[in-house]
Amino acid sequence: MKGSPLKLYKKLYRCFGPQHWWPAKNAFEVMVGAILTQNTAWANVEKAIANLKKAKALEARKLNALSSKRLARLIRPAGYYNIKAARLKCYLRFVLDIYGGSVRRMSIVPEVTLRRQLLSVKGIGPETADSILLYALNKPVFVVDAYTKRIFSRHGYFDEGAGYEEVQGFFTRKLKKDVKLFNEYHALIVELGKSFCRKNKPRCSECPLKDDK
DNA sequence: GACCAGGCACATC
DNA sequence: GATGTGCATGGT
Repeated sequence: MKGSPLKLYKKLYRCFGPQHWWPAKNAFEVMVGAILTQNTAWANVEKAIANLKKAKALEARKLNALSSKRLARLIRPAGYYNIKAARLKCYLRFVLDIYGGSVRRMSIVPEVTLRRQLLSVKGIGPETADSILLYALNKPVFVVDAYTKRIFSRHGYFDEGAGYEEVQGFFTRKLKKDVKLFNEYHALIVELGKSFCRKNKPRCSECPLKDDK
């Protein structure tokens, strides 16, 4: 018998403790980080964010005022810098055009509406959209990433090829819609993944979820 | 030197 | 609808 998502959460929390996500100073920084961390180690994102801070450009209008070339140069350590510069530009245009760059105005929009809007921005997929909703805007949305799929499919909770919404549904169906819970849960999954579930280095013998439940 | 990381869009079948 | 590929740096 497999453990419920809540039991698994408690087990992870006991094992790793609070993760204090998202490691950023404010909501806008979370949004930028969410785009920069796409398929990229967080340590590299930190360097890119430090560059933006140093350039005093970590604010919607200032960031948007940078040329694509200069922006790409600043975020270079995060990898995929040309693509990510373009994605940031698209996102900034969205935030400035629709919300005048106001995080507060964004946060009062119903999450379903906002999610649809975010997904319509080029470069914002489901994980990035949900990360922004949860970690920047405090909406109770469960974030699914590669680790989530890998870990829980390896443990037999769903098929390895399961789609994003399917995996998300597995967690949201059985958990209380709670921002703090979703925040901590996803962060714990990432921590577990980094420690025990790398792509080609299965260390499942030591994995805390080994005996399920 | 190979492999991997807190994805996504686009082409092709 | 599923599957493959390009995008790129920096740590292990």
